[in-house]
Amino acid sequence: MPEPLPFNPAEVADRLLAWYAESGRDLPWRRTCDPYHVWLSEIMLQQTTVAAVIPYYQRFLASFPDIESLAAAPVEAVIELWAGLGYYRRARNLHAAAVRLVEDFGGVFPATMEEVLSLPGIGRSTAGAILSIAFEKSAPILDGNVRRILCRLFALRQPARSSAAEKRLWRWAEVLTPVERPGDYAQAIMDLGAGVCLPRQPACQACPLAGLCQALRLGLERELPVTSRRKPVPLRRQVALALRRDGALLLRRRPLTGMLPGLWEFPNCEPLSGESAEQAARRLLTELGGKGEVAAVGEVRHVYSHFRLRLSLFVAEACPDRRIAEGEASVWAPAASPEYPLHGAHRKALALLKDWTPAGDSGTMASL
DNA sequence: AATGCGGGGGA
DNA sequence: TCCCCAGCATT
Repeated sequence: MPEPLPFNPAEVADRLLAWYAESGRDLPWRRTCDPYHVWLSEIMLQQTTVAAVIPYYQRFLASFPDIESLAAAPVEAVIELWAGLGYYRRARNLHAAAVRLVEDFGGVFPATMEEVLSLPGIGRSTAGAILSIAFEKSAPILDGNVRRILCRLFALRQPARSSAAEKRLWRWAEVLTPVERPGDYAQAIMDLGAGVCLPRQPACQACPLAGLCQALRLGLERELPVTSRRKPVPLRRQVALALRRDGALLLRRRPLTGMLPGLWEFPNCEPLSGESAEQAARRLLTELGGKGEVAAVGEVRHVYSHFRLRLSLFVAEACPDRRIAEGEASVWAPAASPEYPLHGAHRKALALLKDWTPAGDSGTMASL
């Protein structure tokens, strides 16, 4: 028994499509319906804002203009282009999916829900976005923006992430997705969430759905969606060492498996119990075969999904008469070499180092 | 400092 | 069905 709706569902699509024609954004991936472009943009946009994605999207397509070139590339080259965007599993899934597209689908992006869903990194919502935008198939999406809009439109008082709520939300998303112009509808509802139906300050006076919105009618638009409190994330401390030699810095490469795969960073460690940050930095220096003093540069704060990081950066000169191991995972690099992409926290550390002037010395680091 | 977001994979 | 995951913009 379908639950009764508080309004005619066709009304929602009509209003949204009219609004989108006036107020929709002009974005690079909207100038095409190439499924590869749509897919790439949807993956990049997961957990990431439009402004951050645009330069990455353009650089990515310049390097990998089609599925074949992406599939043929080594996964490290893909990670390199992703460096700084975060959630690197997305890049690995993207590459793995491209390989499968070439192997199993002749390099042609499939157009059925079952096939699209079978690709790594694509779940129900992303599949719906690709099918509607690239193939004009009426497939629902339920990303964060749409979830917030539907919670308000239907005045859903259940916790929005509960499985009961998810079922109802998907059902509503299906009912509202039109048969005509599902691609424009998908873009329209995502735009509405990004620009009007905002999490804290919904701009209801500018909303084409205001006349239908049950939360607004009940004065609940700022209370919904109902979210559960997030548990506090732990703080971790680490120490990193910028070891200099002839204007170059020692960088190490992380393994290709696990966290931040294949990205570069300064040698680093966690202080042992009872050890100060400076003692840990000296220990790092010794382990690397250097000697002499370390100087404190400063502290970087970085937030990850599940912990906060406080990174203390030290700098030291490499001793010229000692050989410091250089190998595949360890290199002397001029600062900011694009071929040695640093992950986020260590990008911040490098920025700190560039701005830093050692006491009693002027401008040495400016050459970095 | 708190909040919000997508999806896969394993327990 | 839950938990976990090496970001970042916004407020």
